[in-house]
Amino acid sequence: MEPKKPPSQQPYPPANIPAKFLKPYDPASTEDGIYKAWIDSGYFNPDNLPARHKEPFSIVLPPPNVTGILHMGSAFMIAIEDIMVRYKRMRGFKTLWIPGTDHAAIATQSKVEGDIYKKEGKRRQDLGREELVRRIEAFAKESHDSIVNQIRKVGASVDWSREAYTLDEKRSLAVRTVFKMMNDEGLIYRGYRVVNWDPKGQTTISDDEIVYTEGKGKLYTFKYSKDFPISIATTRPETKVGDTGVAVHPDDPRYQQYIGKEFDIEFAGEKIHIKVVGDNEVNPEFGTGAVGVTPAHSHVDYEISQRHGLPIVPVINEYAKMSVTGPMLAGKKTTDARETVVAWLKDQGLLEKEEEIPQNMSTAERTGGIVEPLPKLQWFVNVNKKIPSRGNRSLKELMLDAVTKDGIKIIPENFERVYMHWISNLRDWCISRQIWFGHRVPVWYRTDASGKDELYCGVTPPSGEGWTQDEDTLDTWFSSGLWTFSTLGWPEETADFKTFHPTAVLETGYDILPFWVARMILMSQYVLGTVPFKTVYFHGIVRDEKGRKISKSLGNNIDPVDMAMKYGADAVRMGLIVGTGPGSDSKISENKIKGYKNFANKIWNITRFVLSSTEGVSLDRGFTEWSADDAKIMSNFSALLVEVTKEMDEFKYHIVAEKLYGYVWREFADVILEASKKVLAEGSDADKISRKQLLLHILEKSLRALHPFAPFVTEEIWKDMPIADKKPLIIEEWPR
RNA sequence: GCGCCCUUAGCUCAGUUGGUAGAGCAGCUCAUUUACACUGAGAAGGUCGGGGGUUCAAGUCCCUCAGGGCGCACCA
Repeated sequence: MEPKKPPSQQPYPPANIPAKFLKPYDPASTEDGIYKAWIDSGYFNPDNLPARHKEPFSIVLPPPNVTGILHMGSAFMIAIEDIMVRYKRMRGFKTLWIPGTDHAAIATQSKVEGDIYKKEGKRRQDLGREELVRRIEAFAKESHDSIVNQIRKVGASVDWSREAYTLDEKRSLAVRTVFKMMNDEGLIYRGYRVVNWDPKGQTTISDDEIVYTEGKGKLYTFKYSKDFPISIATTRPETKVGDTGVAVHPDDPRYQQYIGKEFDIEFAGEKIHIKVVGDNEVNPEFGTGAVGVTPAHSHVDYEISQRHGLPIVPVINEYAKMSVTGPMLAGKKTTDARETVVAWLKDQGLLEKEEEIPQNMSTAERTGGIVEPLPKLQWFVNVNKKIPSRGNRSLKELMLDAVTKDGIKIIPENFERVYMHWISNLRDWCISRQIWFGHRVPVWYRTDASGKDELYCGVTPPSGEGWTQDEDTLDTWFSSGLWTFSTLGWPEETADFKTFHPTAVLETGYDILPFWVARMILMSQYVLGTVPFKTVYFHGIVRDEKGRKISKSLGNNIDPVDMAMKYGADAVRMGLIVGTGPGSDSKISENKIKGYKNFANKIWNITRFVLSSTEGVSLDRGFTEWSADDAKIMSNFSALLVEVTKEMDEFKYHIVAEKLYGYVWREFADVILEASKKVLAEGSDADKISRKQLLLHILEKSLRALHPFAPFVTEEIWKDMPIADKKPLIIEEWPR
């Protein structure tokens, strides 16, 4: 591009203007080089920071799942965290931001299984455990590499030398160590209980991994047999062959007389034995006021059965098929069995009523399979057991105390109540999964010579012959719950662990509060007796410009890396940050990002003007000879810096970004620069000297203040600033 | 059922100790070899969802109603 000649007689461009400023700012040709320079400088690693960086400030990157690629939400998260870290680094903290990835057990395995089935028509059993895990690891590796590139692209100043993976050796050791601790203290138990079974993924899942979808169901009212005195209602007639009791309210006058009576019945070709029990949980107002109790296939019924000693009779298997033996139902899918049972009821004249009711369907978050409650032998974490070594408090209480007594601050505040509400509903946590990708349960079994069963739980396998390890793997959140300290080398007493734990801030999406945030608190409170972090900062969901969730099926994904290539990472970051406070959802559009590309270019052009107006002058940090106008401008600007510094400390990044944007463009460029043209042409020598220093000072401080938000363009300009004692901008001081 | 959030200019949203309503984008009028068209200047645009209360003063605090979003639980 041909440099344009201004109307003045001055040669243009002045000799001191580096050629790069004669073209518009081009992020694509700049950013990768800048990132590499940061890496080479070593400043992402706190050990390499200059001596002024003393007080530690640490955060962990919520590890992305190795299931694919990053989306706008991850870019948003990285942008916020990078702002925190760069700000604190400039403020002189010894900053550590640890990156890593999450193996995301079920999510990753079901993704790879799906791909293999599509391409080769093979299922996991066809491949075997070893081969499947090998394939998943290969996929995870590839996915990891592209995620790392994406994190770099957004400009994250993470310390790559400390990168961690939930399934690597150190983190696995931490997992086994904690499992043993909990097991030895009786917090982990193995029990035969009704769990959430995902027939599609062929594994149990936790309560939090269930997604409820609204649908319609039919409520059938009927009697087991002509002789049975009580009518019951159900939406799942096929499970009734597993009934072992009927529960009524103990005070219900209609049924009181039957409590304690037992009946043998032939139902849909199966022999069932029913005992009538009185239970306070039964609502006499609902349906007939009597509940057919199916202990094996309902969480609530299981609990009733435990209170009254009713036997558990499973009638559905892991493939959601009937496991009974009678000719009418044996081997049928539950849905077919339902029709069969209903037809049989009608035929026998037992069906009294059939009505449509709204009904939620439970589906597995990752596979979409319809969740079937099944009784299974599984591993659980007891959240209610009092722990002597922790002041006789239960895990639940430890989790509550973290926020109410131990000072974890949640931003925005209202999520404190959400957290409390979640904990109050918490049940024992089922941690075993019947999948192959993940941390194998560190328990071994054998039967000794005398025929006695032995069980061994340990960090390393037991010595001796004949041991076999538990087949199951652990819930992925068990390992990510340890993230704040496993990443710092725990259980080893590392210097990192001593310096950087508890971490300062945990920044993450509010949608994983129960999954992850609560579990990190649980683990750290229990294992270390400290909080895992002092502050929790929640961001919201990034939506498309119409406010819809970004999803594959809508095809409304905006890829952050594409956007960064097109408009620059700085523009993507600014576009995500401005106007989005903590906890609130945001809308992103290409147009918004484009607007901030213009901003980067504006700073670029401001620099061109300032440099060409101050030829031969260097920034004088001790300059005091301000003209009256300039003194005023400097003092206004200082006031702004005081203001935004306070807001940075209050996590109001969206406000700061907007204010700096407004000042630089609407005040510095539109007003101050314009007025400078006159001063520099017609002012006194003293005024000119003052004004040149003013331009340099404001530009210099603006670059410093903007650096956390737009690190690339500011660092690129910084290289050419006429400042004698310059350090790389990344470790310069925050302006004041 | 329990709980959380939102409702401010056409659109997207700021507005945290209560003190004369803000920004960006879009639209309108104008400028144009300018540091920058990835531009500038200007004007226009709001009974801050409705109602009530506290107060000298309410977008902001309290109550209530309406609409929208979401989480958890229940779902015989």
